Amino acid sequence: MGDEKDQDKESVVVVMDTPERTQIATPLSKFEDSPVFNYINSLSPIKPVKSVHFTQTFSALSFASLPSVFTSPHVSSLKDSRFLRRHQFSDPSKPELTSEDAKKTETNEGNPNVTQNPLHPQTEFNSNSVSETSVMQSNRPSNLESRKLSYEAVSPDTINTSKMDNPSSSSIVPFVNNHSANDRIRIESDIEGMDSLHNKVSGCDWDSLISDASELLNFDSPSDTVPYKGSTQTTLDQKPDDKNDNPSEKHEGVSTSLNNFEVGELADDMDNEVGSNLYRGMRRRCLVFEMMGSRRKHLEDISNVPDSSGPVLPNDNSLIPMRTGNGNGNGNGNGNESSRCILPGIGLHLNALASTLVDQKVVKHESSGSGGQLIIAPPSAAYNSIPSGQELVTTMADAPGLENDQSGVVSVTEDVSKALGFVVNEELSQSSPRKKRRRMEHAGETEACKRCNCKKSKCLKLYCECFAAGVYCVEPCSCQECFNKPIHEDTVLQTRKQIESRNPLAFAPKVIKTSDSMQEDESSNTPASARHKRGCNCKKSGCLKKYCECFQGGVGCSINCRCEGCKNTFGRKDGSEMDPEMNVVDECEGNGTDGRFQKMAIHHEVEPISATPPTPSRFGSRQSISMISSSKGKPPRSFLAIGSSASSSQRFGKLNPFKVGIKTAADNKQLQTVGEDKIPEILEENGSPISGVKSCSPNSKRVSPPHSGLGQRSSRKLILQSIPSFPCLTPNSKH
DNA sequence: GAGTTTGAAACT
DNA sequence: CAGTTTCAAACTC
Repeated sequence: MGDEKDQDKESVVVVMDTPERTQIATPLSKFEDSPVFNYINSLSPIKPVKSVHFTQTFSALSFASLPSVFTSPHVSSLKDSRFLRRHQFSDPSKPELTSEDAKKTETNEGNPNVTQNPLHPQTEFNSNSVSETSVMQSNRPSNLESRKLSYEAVSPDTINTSKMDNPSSSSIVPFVNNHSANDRIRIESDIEGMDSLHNKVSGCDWDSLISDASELLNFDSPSDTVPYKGSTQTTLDQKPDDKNDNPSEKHEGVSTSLNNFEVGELADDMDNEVGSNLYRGMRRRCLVFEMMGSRRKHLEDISNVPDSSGPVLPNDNSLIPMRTGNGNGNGNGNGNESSRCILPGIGLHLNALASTLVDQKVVKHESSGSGGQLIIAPPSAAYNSIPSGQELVTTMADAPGLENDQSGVVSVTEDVSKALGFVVNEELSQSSPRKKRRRMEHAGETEACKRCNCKKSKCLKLYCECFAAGVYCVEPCSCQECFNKPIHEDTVLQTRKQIESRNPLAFAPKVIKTSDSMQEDESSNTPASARHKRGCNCKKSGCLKKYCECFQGGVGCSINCRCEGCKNTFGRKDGSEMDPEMNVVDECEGNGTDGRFQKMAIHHEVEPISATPPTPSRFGSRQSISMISSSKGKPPRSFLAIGSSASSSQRFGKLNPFKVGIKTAADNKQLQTVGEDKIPEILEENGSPISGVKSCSPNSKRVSPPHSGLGQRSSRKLILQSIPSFPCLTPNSKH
């Protein structure tokens, strides 16, 4: 093992030397903590600032505290949490996993090299980081690098280069509790997602990205691909079945790669030799990740043929597709949605994350009832409370039910997470049946990706939800003369800077959960912990409609609010809080908006259920998610962009609790039962309306958060951090 | 889908 | 800081 690993490391090291490495490093945020990571960063002169393009969201660029690219400030903060979560996660996940899966997971843990989530570099990192931390530190660098590469590979460039098998997709699969059938499905979904991604990518500024990526791809893919295949063939135990039609060769490679990942891990444990091969494959796979997309295209055809059992697909989609796009197309609008979202977000950034998150949620539910459920809830919560995707990511990782894949995705999507949060929030926020339906129709678009309809702002003002959320506008957007696109990255960044200069918190999450509040909340259980940074100024809506940002964010009004006739069910400005649940019920009964809340409440209950096993129905998961984030549609925006970075730290704290809850709630049912308690906690942490609902104590809300208002509040120490994060973004813009 | 309402964002 | 305008989402029909 050691020898092979060492070799792998070396190879990885080489990669590191490549300028690309820097980019990769950023995604590694988790690793950042590790000395190795630092060392690598120091070594690499190159900073993949723009390379980050991957992420459509500028947040990633601008925010990336690290090398600009991936490094969303969140990531760094998340790192710790991730590790913790991962460790925790690993344990729970194993039990859930089948014997094979368990083996895989174990191997993964044991082998840092193996990147389970090639698709999502971050996730990979997360997984790796976890494994590494637990297992071997020495390997970290290599893993990281490989992961980075893989991540980059994901970029459109990789797609073009897609010569490699898509280990990434495969990797993703492994994480999830995979059955051969599932893997197939996943692959297919992935492929589809890739296609969509490609398309979207083409739309985006991918040219630059591609150039960068091509280098990376070339760089990584060649070595990786070859070894990988070999490993796959040898190792493919689980699912060689993936289809071996020639056309499917790629497909096979992908599926095999996926299998390999799992197998590889196992093999590592089992056999060093095999493991070594696998590792190589894994690393490369990661790199190949981009390739996945291209392959996926090819595979799509194939995959479609092989099958994709309906039910399974969702899971697959959830895993990766989400990000990339759709995963699958399974049809459901999900596929479309995801694709849409993904495409824009391909970059991985916010949009991608958002989509992925949503998908993940769904997937998780599908894949593992317990894990999925938990995960789902957290993300939504994260969105609500915190803009940063990190929380979501971390939560994802934490969720035991979630498999590495998901976690990986999450991690990757940290930036994306923001976007996801948006999406989720939107979905949730859409609570209004009509819009929800509409959006649902549009699909994941709205959910995964925010959509805007700007006509005069050019999507360069906060009027634009996409821009405000720190994400680039995507296909689904109906905006006119949109400048909020990767092509106009410079403009976007400049504009952001200007806006931030005016208002440093402009891109910060609108709804902030004070870490304090979290703690306080625990005792009080008040959703109040989360509040709108600025407060609302409603005069006619009574803070009972989404016009009210507080309401939209699912948080109660606070002292900061200047609203008139506040009737915010989540908490009135005067301090009298309605019982969130009660309010929800009332509203539901009375108002359409209430309907949202009803859904929310219902979803809470439902989500856990749906989460249970692998119900393919995303809607269930989405709804649940939406419920969580329902009110938060807008907040997510901030999350993605700035907030994510800034709030990440907060998210951490929150995440942890969430994780705990999730873990404890291993069973979806548990979640349900626990639901109120745990979920609320999560929500509270997240600031999700749900939490508010659950938590009755209005006082807590009013007390802790309100005054400071936003980031201003001291309680939101994390928030403050987040604020700085924004600046980071600006730097990126500089790049 | 068009039109209205609403309140945040932007501007003065 | 306050007032006004602009803007796009939310909402209604």
